[in-house]
Amino acid sequence: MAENGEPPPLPSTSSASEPSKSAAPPLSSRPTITLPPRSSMEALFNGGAGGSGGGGPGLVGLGFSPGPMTLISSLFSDSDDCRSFSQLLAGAMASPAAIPSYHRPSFPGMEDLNPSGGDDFRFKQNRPPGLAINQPPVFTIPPGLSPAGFLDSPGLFSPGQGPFGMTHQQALAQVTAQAAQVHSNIHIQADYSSLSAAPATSLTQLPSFTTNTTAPQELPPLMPDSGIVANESSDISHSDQRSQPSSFTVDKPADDGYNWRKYGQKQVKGSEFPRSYYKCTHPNCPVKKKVERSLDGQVTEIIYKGQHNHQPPQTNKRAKDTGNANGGSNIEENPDLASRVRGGNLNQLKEGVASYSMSKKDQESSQATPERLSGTSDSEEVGDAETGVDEKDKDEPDPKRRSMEYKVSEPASSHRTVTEPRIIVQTTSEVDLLDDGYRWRKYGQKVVKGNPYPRSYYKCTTPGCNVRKHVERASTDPKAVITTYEGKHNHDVPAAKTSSHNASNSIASQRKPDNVVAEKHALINVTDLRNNDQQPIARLRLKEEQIT
DNA sequence: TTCTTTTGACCAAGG
DNA sequence: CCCTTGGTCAAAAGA
Repeated sequence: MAENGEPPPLPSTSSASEPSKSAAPPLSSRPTITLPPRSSMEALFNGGAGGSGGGGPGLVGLGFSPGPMTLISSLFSDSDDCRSFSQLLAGAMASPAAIPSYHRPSFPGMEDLNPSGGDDFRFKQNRPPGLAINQPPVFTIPPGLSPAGFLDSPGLFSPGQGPFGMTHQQALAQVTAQAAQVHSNIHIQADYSSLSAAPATSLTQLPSFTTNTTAPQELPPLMPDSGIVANESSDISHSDQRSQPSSFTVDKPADDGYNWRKYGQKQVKGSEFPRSYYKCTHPNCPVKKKVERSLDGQVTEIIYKGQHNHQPPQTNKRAKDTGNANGGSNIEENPDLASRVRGGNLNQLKEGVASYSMSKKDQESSQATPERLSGTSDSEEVGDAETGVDEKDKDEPDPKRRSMEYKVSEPASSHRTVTEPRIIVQTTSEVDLLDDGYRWRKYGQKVVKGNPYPRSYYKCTTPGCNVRKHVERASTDPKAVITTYEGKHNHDVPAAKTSSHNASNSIASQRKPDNVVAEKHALINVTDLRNNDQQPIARLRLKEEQIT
């Protein structure tokens, strides 16, 4: 097992990396949205700009509530700035501040994100109760887009720097950051900051999106890995969306901008799905990733391990490859992203080791019951806590491997549904950050190596509800806060404390898991508070759900 | 011809 | 020490 050290056998550039090229598997129940490599993302962000999606089906794709799309579209639509999603991301990444780092409690990874801008912010999160209500606008990344993809995305990891060291969290953070930037670019920021109320534009269309307040909108998850292509919906119109799903294959694990060679596959116990092992084909690059996919080819989980010691190949080929055909790639493929991402703080993640995995299981469910992205009113403390409590362990999956790998939200044993990992990016204001409509009790806090800021652990105060959430600030940017939710609320959102709540509540209600199915999902919220304005930057959300 | 994928076997760690 | 499981190797096959 020379994992780390192994010199990558094949320096192949070909993008083939992504594993299964299987033709588009029939998406069973779950609508998959494929992302046309870049376009898709663009579409997302461009929103209507594109018109019917140039090539891609709308992200929203099947099953997704239009909301997200609209949201996004609204967000980005106006500004040309919003290019491709990837670009957006890249942009975000680029901005130093933007990158929030997220660590799992135990996760060693991120070290340094310097708190560049964070000073002011540190946990401003305390959002005013009233504000809390508002849910931050959310972009959800369609199922097709796996967080992993983001993570992987070359951009995300800076080559030289420690690229890979990023944890998925980081990746997510970056993504979110970018999104946030996009936002800002779009001018949305202005709106937000000044208008706490939602930006009118977005609001109308996107309730959720509306500035902080509205419920988060979810975009169809894009799964890079899965190869799913996000449908581009230039317009948010659904028409596009539905179009492609079927055709896209989820085959590719994830096009993250790097080239991978499959070196093994194994049936994993406890999982009905086979696990594939990939190595980065770049010489001497120790990075590996494990991809689990469902029978239908959808990626259920991706685990990255190690750090790339090189820059992601930014070959055009990727684009080619991924193109609609596989759809694969997505964000990752964009060189832009990669490069930009790199620029991002990611570098700082020295950790290299960190790996992250995402599961998509939840996608469907998530769609159906997206959890509340909004933060809870109470918990806001996030920022404060700084003591170090280690309770995280609870959450940690497998201690043994932890050092090497990081999984987000993966419940160890639970079965995985085939759902794809989904990432939701929400832009939120600081205020929103913590308020998700539920009530939380802080039960722990810990300082993570490399991160000057402690992370805090919260439990849902509702009796019988085991949902927990972890809140941490990116070391790099204090303003950036990442919230990870684990578990599924088995109850409704408590009565809103504030009027503003409505939005969130409504959302929550919508999302709320009807069933109390055991679910474990991780929600990552990244908020970039850099701006004094407190503009919401973005919130990423990973969610895994287990469907029994 | 080159590179990737497939797949059975091997190895190590843990119980 | 044996069994199980996860991870990797490497030959064969395929593109």
